[in-house]
Amino acid sequence: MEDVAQAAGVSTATVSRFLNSPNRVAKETADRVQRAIRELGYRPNVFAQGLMTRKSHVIGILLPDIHGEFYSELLRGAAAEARRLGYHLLISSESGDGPATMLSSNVIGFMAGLAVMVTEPNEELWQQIKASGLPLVVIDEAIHANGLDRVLVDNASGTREAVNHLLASVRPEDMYFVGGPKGNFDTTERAAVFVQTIAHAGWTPSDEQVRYGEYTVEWGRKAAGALLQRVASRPIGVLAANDEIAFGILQAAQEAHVDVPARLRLVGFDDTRLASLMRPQLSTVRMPTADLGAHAVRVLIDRLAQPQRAGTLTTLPTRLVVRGTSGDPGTESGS
Amino acid sequence: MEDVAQAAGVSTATVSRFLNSPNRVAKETADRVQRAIRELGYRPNVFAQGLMTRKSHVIGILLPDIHGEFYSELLRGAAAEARRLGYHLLISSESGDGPATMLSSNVIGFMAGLAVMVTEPNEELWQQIKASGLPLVVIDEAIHANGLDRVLVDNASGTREAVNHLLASVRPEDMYFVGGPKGNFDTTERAAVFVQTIAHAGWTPSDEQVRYGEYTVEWGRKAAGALLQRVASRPIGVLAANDEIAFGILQAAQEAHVDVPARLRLVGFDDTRLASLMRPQLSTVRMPTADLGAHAVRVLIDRLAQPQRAGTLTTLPTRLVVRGTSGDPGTESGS
DNA sequence: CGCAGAAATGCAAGGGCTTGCATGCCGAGA
DNA sequence: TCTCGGCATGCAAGCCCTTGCATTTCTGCG
Repeated sequence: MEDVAQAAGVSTATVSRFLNSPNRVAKETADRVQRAIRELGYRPNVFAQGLMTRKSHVIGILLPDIHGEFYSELLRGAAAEARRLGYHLLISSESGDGPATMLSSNVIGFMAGLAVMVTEPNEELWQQIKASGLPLVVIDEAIHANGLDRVLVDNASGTREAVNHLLASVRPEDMYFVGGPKGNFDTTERAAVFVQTIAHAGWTPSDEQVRYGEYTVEWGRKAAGALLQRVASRPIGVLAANDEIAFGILQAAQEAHVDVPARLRLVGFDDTRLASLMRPQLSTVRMPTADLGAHAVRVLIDRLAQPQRAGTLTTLPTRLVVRGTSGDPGTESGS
Repeated sequence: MEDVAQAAGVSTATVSRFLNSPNRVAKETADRVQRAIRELGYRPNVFAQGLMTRKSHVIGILLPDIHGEFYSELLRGAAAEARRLGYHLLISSESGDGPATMLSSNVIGFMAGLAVMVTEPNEELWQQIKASGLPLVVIDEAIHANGLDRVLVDNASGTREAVNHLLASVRPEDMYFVGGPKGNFDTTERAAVFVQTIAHAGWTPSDEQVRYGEYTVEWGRKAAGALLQRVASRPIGVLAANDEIAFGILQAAQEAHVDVPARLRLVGFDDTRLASLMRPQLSTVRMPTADLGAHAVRVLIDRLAQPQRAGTLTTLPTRLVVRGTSGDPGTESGS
């Protein structure tokens, strides 16, 4: 920097000002500095900058996992938005590390803030996160504290839409929900709305009608075993808590020669690529996955500038995408 | 830090030494410092540290995209390995940014090194990368320079294996290769070995037998259109340049009621999750995707410690995984 | 032509840490 | 008892910037 200053015939202060508030330096001087910088290939030292300003353009993102359609899409949305706003992402996932290697390491010192998503409620991890003292935004989970910014997905709207859609051709007593892990935030919300919507249609779902497992194809196949036995003269309706599960159910049904959608009407959740890859294509509730990541980042960055606004709650809409597995709307013959 | 020093009754120099070379401080003193640190919740300031040492435990990873099975798996492998070695990953993708926002931004100042993968040969980007002056490792691409560390996948072994496997039940003149983008490194390598292996079997493939397109399901479907017309009394063999393409081909075949594997024998590439999801399950060449990421990170970190060793070339093996689409080995009836 | 106020720039003090060198202490060998 | 090497520790410089304050230069107006 000193060299640049010298080359431009100014002091380092002016160079610094040129970099940080160009309007505070005379145009003519600015040009000289500009040129000197270019010619010398000068790059300010981020460490020194950070040391002075206590700021950085790096934000951390902590996810349960990096892998899989959902997280990678989330990450993509987050990365794109961060980049757009001049920030960069430092990633960390729960799995593979002990819960939070990132948090206990010094890198958190680089971060201006942290976007967090953890699937399982994990008090210890959560304590660590809070202890970091970093500005936080929480993605799609139950945690709830004063002044905490959160970004959620409106599970209710999509679930309700899906259930009602199914109810158009399936009796309430023939409806099933195949969930992910019991206790998981999304599964819990979706199950609740499922039950509530069925109840609204005049039927109280039995425990049989709401099942919990995992977010996997395997669980879908397994759950399908029980379900397929219920298929009789009347078609059954199944809402899966994600597309993976739905895919497992579809495969199992096809292997058992149970026609989908004629005898089993299926709706998934998330609208991952898998949904349009399978045949028939999966009706599913679209999650604004990339938006979720993007929003989280946006809120976080906004919070860095405006700490006093903390406590925001953003809810992103979901909506049903009707495709082949829930019955061609034109062919539906009522219940 | 000063507070810690005071609390422990030592100088800041001792605290620093305790942190960086614990063996240079008396055990008894160490304990006091340790306690003081814990009680005060002291965390060294990374900026100040970086300013002094010119080091950081952050490495950048630049990928063509974050999305999709392949990249997210690569990223996962890289992140896990980085974490294991006490490093953290700063991500950036070509798509969504202008080519290299990351490179032109100051964050590169945080990074100790950079792992790079770019699909399309892109001279301008590559210049920028080199200009960063960062230690580099190149993942799976053609770029080739003196003293550059590279991590590659041994396309040849897997391709050869796959082609020979298909040749066991398909005549060389009935073999087809459906590639990704012409010019893409992997596609080029695989196509070359495909041609070579067929040639070795005594037949020179026509241009018809080697086609280029994209790494997408859609391209697979489209390519299948032409292919399916070739299916006659004898089965044809198809090697797709990735599983996506293979999936498209399989779907198109099924829709056209061309039995797979009886009349079309199909092998994909990458062994993504998609491969075992489809029915019949896809025979495919397994890529050590996560390993690729992990290795890149390992080499890079090794290089930080041992710059003089630069110029390494690591080749990770691929191998054929035989599943349903290439004919049940037990059922194969020769050509 | 002189002066006040604004604009442009320079000066220098840190920001929190690491590390070469100096100091003080100890035990061991003479 | 004296000297000397080695260990543990302290001192203070310096890493490269930013920024409040001081200084200089310029502008416009009386």
